[in-house]
Amino acid sequence: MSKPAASVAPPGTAPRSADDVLALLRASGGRATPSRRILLDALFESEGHCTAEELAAAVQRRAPDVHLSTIYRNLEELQRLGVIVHSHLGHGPATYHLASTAHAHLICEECGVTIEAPGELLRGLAKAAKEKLGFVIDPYHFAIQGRCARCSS
Amino acid sequence: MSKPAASVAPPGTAPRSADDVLALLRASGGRATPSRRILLDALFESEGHCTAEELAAAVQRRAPDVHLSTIYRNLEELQRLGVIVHSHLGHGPATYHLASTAHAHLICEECGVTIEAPGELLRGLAKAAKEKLGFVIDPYHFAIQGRCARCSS
DNA sequence: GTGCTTGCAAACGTTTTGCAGACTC
DNA sequence: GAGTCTGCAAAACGTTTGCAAGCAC
Repeated sequence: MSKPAASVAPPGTAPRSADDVLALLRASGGRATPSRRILLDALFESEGHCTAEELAAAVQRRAPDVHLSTIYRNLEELQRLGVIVHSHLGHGPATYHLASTAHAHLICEECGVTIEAPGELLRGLAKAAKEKLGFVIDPYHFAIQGRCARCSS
Repeated sequence: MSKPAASVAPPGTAPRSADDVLALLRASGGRATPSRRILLDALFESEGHCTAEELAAAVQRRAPDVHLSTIYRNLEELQRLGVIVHSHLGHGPATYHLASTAHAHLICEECGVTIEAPGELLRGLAKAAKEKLGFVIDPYHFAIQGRCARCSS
């Protein structure tokens, strides 16, 4: 089971740049290292949906010696701080993105296309689960599977 | 991407016993072997939610030499025939059960409890996804994550 | 100088695969 | 006898961990 984040950025405090996050990191007793700065740059520049491997490749373009395990360790630390989240879009590797851009996904099991779910789509489900079962759904962590319009016809 | 099943049992034709499935298997050019019969017995006797490892243990109680890789190969074949499905309840191994008993799951990310989702809970989401996006959701393959009543309070 | 962070190598757990022999039909 | 299925060993995959050296503060 995932441990609750040690500290989650309160709403309205979302860091807007790599420097913001490095400051946050230092404030929590961590160090601002080159590999962290470059990873953060990659995250802020990306469109989201990056796998650890893709982020490693992006970082290694600028600093070839940064090891994949360092990427994983830093991604974990950034999650602990609430700066980023990861999602499972199906089989295969997890994808990481800034927490501020989190959104639900629909994945076609046939062609693999990823559709960003409009917020309203999940709202009804979230409400019903909360009222009937007291269950608070987290629609971001795992994608919703199915068949897209093209594949289901 | 998962290949479409070569042949899915049409509604109303769901096999009711290991023998039914072995007949189906033979009809599609396969063989009725001891390891397959025992695996099917285990599936029909189980409550569902069995991992490959658990099924292997159940089979090996009766036939100690059946290898885990044989279990995986047979589970794959049974999925191709539409007899069973697998679900991902979160991190960790997939679980397998008869297709006829498929149902959606809610998983608590904190305590790990598994709740079987009432059918009506998903119906609204399925309808909205179909109408707005043409997307046919498959709520069985991946569980819906969140926090149960106890952990979210 | 304290102690957090890194590179490396090796392990992890789940699942898949290549192969030669054994079995079903 | 043709062709499917099996056990075994080994690999694949994404991810985590132990360790000693290196760096930020």
